Amino acid sequence: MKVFLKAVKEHFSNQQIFLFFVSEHLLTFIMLSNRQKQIIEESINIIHIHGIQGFTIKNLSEALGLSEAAIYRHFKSKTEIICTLLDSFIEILTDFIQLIKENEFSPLEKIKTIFEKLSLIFSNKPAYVSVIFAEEIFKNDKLLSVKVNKILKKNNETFNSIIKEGQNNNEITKSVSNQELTLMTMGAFRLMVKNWKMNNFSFDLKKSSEKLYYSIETLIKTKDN
Amino acid sequence: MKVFLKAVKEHFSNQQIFLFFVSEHLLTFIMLSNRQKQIIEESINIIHIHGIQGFTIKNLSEALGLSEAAIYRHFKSKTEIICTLLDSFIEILTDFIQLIKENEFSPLEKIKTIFEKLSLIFSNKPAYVSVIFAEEIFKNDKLLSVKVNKILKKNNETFNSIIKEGQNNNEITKSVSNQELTLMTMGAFRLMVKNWKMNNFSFDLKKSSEKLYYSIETLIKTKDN
DNA sequence: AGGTCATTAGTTAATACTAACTAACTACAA
DNA sequence: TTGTAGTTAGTTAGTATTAACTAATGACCT
Repeated sequence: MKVFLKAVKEHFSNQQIFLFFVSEHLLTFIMLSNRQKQIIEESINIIHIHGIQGFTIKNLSEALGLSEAAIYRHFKSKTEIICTLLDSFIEILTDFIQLIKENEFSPLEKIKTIFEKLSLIFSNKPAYVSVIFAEEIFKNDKLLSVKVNKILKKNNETFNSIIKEGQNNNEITKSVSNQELTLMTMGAFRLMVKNWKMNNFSFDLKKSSEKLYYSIETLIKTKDN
Repeated sequence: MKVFLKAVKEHFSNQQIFLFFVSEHLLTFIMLSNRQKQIIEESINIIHIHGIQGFTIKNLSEALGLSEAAIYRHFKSKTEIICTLLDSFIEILTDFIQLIKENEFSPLEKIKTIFEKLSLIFSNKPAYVSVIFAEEIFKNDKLLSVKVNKILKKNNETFNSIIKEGQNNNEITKSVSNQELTLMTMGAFRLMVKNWKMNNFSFDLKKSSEKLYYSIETLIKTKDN
């Protein structure tokens, strides 16, 4: 995967690479059979619609038009399904962050890009929101909750380092420490997405996201004298 | 309750009234028997520690040192327990918000007060965080998810109106619209609490909360010329 | 004696998962 | 080209366990 991505980067622009992540099938790169991908996608859908309590092997198999036993041909347990699901998110996120960090944008441009791309992904697949933004739902299993916390922590660190970079090169205000700026930037984005979900995805997330970015920029960008 | 609160307000300062809410037993005012209160408190604890998946009648009764059947003497169903739990939160929150709105503080002072009081409540009873901040967890039941969304919406509206008030009287910047300021203020607070939880409540929430408030103030307070 | 609060011992339905089996395909030697 | 062996992906019909919930009963206090 890492090697492949490197090869991809040599032939395409950053903009084009982003399209890989945003494309209809987010799980393209993971080493899974078609049936496994289908099971994962359907699992995300079920969690999205019915919550974890509604995520049962019976519901899953019915949604796929298979018998319950058939699921176990492709995953050895329910936990393995959730694990795979989370791992694929972690992997995609890791590469996404890597791409953002490495490119030549300024820190504010990076934040803008993150807002743009994430709101695009969520607009295309609202079901992902339910899984990524619900840190509580896999609390049952220690292994799973660790994985979910990892996602949150990773995002935190990414914003933190981007903002620190911005403060160092005088693009972002130093009147407030980077930890608090991270809370405000990331927290605002998360709450916006949560509100969007609560309103049944009825408003245009991409537009709201853009508006939010410019508001944040207004407040945290260093003023020219 | 409303009448009672009004009577209380005539005899005590705002500061003292807050202590009612912050006191050990948040559920004091709700019309519940002692056993019922105990069941609700224990339910919150279980959800806090084991998640909703671990919130079963068996676990609950064991934690209380009762038989499973005994629970049904006090609540007619599991759903009724959760309903009561959420209703008590909604009631407390409603009165809390009312108190904030009515007092003579300036908008920024109001926000500061909310940060202070909420971080105090959560510090005393971290279990409450898991319930209030986990909008996903009761998704199973339509009635319950409506209740939880109501809490989020109410908080949203409160911040919105406080910030609008601040913009009208020139205490808060108008360079950014109040909806975005709400996202940043409330979103930052929520994310801080979530991080606190993720770090096993190990840092001092009250201190972090104070620091966050002053950071927000720095960014959104109208500059004197 | 009656009300309150608990118990024990169940029920029913749902859960994750398994055993035993099979149709359809694939690889490849005769 | 065809017979054979093995694989893949599915089936039906179960298992043990656990969930929420209930009926019948007992103990204690006033």
